[in-house]
Amino acid sequence: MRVRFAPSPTGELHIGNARTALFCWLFARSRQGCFILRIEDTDPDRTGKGGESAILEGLAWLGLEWDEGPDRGGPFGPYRQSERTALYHQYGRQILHSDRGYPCFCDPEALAGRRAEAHEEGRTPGYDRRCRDRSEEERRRLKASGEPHALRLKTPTEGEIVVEDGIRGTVRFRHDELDDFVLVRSDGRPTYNFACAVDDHLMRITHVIRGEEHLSNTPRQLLIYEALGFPPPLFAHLPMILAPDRSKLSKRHGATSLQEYREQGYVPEALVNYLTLLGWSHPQGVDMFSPAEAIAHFSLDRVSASSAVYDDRKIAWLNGHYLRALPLEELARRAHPFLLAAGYEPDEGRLRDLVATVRDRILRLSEAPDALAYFFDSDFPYDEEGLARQLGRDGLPDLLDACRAVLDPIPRADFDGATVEAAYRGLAAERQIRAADIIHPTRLAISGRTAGPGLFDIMALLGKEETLTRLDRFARYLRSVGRS
RNA sequence: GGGGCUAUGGUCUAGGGGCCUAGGACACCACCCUUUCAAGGUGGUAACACGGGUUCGAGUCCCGUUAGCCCCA
Repeated sequence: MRVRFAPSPTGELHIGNARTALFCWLFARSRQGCFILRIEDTDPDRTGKGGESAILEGLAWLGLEWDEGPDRGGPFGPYRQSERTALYHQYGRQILHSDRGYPCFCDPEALAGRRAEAHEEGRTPGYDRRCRDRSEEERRRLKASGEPHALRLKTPTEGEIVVEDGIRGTVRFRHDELDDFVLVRSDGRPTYNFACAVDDHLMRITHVIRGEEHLSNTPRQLLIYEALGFPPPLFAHLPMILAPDRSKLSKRHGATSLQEYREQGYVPEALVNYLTLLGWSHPQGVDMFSPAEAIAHFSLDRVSASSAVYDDRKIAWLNGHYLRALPLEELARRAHPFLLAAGYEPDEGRLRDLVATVRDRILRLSEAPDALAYFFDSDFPYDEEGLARQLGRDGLPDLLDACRAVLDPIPRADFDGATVEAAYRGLAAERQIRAADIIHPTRLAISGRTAGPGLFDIMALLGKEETLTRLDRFARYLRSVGRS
């Protein structure tokens, strides 16, 4: 069993393509099959700079290792279509010799004109087959005169072709809906359908699993298989992934490439899990699972046929879940580059402790720098609402002094969460006030915020000196604005 | 314009004739926990696009309509 993923090297791995790759991979692995990567780079418009490496890196990041591909070779290479031109020409000649196709000398521009005309008159805009019945002699003469020509397939004019789709069942297309489409362009480049059919056959692909946008191409490819005498593979067309407004997912909807998700701090575990859920469901209704678990249960008949809307909130939630499940060391390691990018340079041990305080509070790694900002930078503003609330309290500066006084005797080495908490609760009891009455102003004083990790954890992590400094600074600030 | 695919709460989905007073997850709301915010726990609001058939019985099968998407481009 051999399954292939055949992207164009556009310079990014689109989230929809990543999902296609994932399903191909899940299917192949679930059946002990081969997962093959082929680069469809015959169209210069769809070939971006560094396009191929973005694809390879994206797949590798997701953990979808392939068995054959452009970078690692394999028995049925080459794995880039641009390196297979001779093959397409060879099979083009076979089509010609077996009289299943013919050279077309029509000028592409004239053809476009005729197509537009047909469209305006409300006729089917297919090719009018005017080169189909030229005599052998005429063809020789035109070729001899150097007239450029494309290769077209002779499609039957009657009957129908049936696609047995692994997800949608039987789909029928009438032959007269298909025109004599081009296989090889006059400049020698194969069309998508032709290259695809030739390659899938030569690479011994048994299952073609791809996006639904290719369902309408399938009858054409089937016709090519027939003309060449190739046994066709099994087809399965995956549902599309749509934007929240049910339109095609595009840049204006936010992130569309895997790289962008990576930069936003999504972890591959979450992406793989989420993408698997987009169109497939676990037989037991489980919605959080490892790739191994998905492989164990994967099958095409649990793949939905209807398109799915991409939901940012659900993947964010899943990402948060995976973040929390990561061992602290690992989480710290993954958060590190995001902190560096923000200009923070924590050492390893400290980062571990810092990350521990925010891992329940972030959904993406990119949120870590902001969540931890006050640990790295003491120059922060006080949250406006929080400040307004504290400003309304009498005697706050003195109370902060009392806090300071109760912390001061604690030796620096003993300045841990439990000790600090005991001191604070002791103070609250002594003054007969709620602990919250000193906790809230202290939080504002040392972090500038009203929300965040447990206060005593923050204090311990900040250390005795910094905590006292910030407490003093806040008391001074309050007095400077006229509070006492 | 033609052809194709699809249609269960806001979103992802379970469901493949009676097990459905339609289940789960995200989101949302409430409560609990709690120094705050989260996380976690408990509970709740919310759906079979519409119209015809088939059948004793339809979310499930068939046809049509509508809508969305794809292909021809």
